[in-house]
Amino acid sequence: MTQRVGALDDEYMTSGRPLAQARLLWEIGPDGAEVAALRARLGLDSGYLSRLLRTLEGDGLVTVGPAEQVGGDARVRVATLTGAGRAEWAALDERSDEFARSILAPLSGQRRDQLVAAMAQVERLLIASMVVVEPCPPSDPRARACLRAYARDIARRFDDGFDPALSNPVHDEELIPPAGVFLLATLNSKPVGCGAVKLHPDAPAEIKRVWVADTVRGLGMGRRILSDLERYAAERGRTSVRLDTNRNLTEAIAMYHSAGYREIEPYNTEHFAHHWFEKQLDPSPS
Amino acid sequence: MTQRVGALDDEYMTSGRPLAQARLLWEIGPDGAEVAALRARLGLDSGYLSRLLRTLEGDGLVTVGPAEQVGGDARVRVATLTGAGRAEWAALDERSDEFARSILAPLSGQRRDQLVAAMAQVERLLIASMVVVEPCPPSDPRARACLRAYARDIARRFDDGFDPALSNPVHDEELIPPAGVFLLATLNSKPVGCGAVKLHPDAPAEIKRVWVADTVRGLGMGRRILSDLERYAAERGRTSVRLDTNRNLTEAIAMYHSAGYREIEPYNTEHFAHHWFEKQLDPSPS
DNA sequence: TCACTTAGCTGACTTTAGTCAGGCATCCGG
DNA sequence: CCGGATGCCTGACTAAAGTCAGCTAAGTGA
Repeated sequence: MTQRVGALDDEYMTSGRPLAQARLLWEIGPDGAEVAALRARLGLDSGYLSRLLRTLEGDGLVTVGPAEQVGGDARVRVATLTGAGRAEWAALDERSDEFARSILAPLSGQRRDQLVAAMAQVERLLIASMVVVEPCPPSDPRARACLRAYARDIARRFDDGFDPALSNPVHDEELIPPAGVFLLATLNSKPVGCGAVKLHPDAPAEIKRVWVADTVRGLGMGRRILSDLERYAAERGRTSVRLDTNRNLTEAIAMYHSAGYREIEPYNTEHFAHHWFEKQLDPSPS
Repeated sequence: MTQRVGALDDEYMTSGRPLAQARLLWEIGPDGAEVAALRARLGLDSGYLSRLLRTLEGDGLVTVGPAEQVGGDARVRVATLTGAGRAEWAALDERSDEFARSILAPLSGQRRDQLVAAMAQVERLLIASMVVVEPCPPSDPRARACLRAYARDIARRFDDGFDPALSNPVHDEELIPPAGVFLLATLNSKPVGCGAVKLHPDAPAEIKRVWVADTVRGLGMGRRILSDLERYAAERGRTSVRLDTNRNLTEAIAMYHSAGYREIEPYNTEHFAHHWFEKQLDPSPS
């Protein structure tokens, strides 16, 4: 059972140590962590965190020293567990396992599997609901990372790879309002998906570059990005959108169908496209 | 959406009121609650709870008075919400709904249903894991309540009802160690199931009165009670158990089959029985 | 009836969690 | 190389959460 069922929640699993200290110890983890990262993850006041670290240091569980990295910011400090700290960390880990076991123990094998599966499902869906989709300049490093990942993915899936030089180009300025928009999907501010739409003056809006990271695939992110792009176009008075796609992207094609797109004649000469789709947009209520 | 997704958890949904006060207010609820019950449910110190109640009383949200019940213990006191208290309780309720909505909002209809279903499943299985099965004298009022419910249930399901006078009797003393045992299943100390086994001196042990309340049906409770009864018999050196059942109890029959019982010739003259089962027990490791 | 328990209460206390202001060293853009 | 921002720190403070001992009134069992 690798699935962690209960998080480090209640005081009764923190071995007499105050909850805040235990959480901090847990977050530092065997690999150590930068003080700033801890502050962000736990949402603590700078002064308070400093004091907590001094306490753990006083108990001999933690050492706080300058970052190893040469040429790095000499102000940032890194908290690391000592031997005793590692031992206590392991004890917390054990306790949380034990708690999970105590919940699973009274259940039969079948129910146990059901519970683990249902909790995993809940976790995935909660993750999906934590993803934020918002406009972002295509020049942003996170956007660039998405576009690189997009190119890598389709190169792997297209029959003869993907050569950007043969494909119709998309310029950054076409994806910046008011010409269009680039949407970035982030989970805890890490990029996990993207999509863009170009607003042509006298042609339907055109959707490009819809991509979703493996880690959040199957959670409806593609559909969400797509509908956000459609909404963007509709709010700016466009009455239809279209897009082209490659025959090997079968899930994408299925998604376009189920999202109300219908196949149309080619409207461009994109080298890598085999299917062209169009969708009529409901006028925006605004 | 009637399903409550998030509990009253974080401070950020308690409207400026300290967490402990908000939780207490929530637990009192529109119907009021006895002080002792609140103490048990929230796990609070008697003095601390008293003080919290005085605070809420001072804010005009709660009144604490003697129990209404005539002839009851004049020491127990009951906390009730005032009009203002009810309003604040409703606000908490609204906040928790709002929180649930904020989680569900980014999900598509389909994912939303999946999430609600998965959380309901988790909740049911966690409830199942909170059920405690333990020996109990058959004269205990909770045991009596189970046995009455058992008789009521089978009377409804047997073709010609159920008349205890026509059935082979089971006497209390046969279900008290060392002659046998009565197991009671409780959820938050409320009875939700039972089962018994008689240890005959020179015949296989005999399982009787296995019953599970509607509220926890479908969660494997019957199987758990059954296997606890088998274990009891095995630990006392019995090598097989048998039981009889009515043809209308189809789920029970299916459960006996899947638990390793095989049908045998009648071993008694029980008026309401149509099937007789036996199972060989593995010798107890102890 | 008398010792004993129980339900709730009060006062005095401690620990935990967190805020706020300010300080020092370092870094960064002009 | 200067002014302002940033990362981490300390000291002083507060509110919330919880503990402990002891009290009174009501119930209980012999």
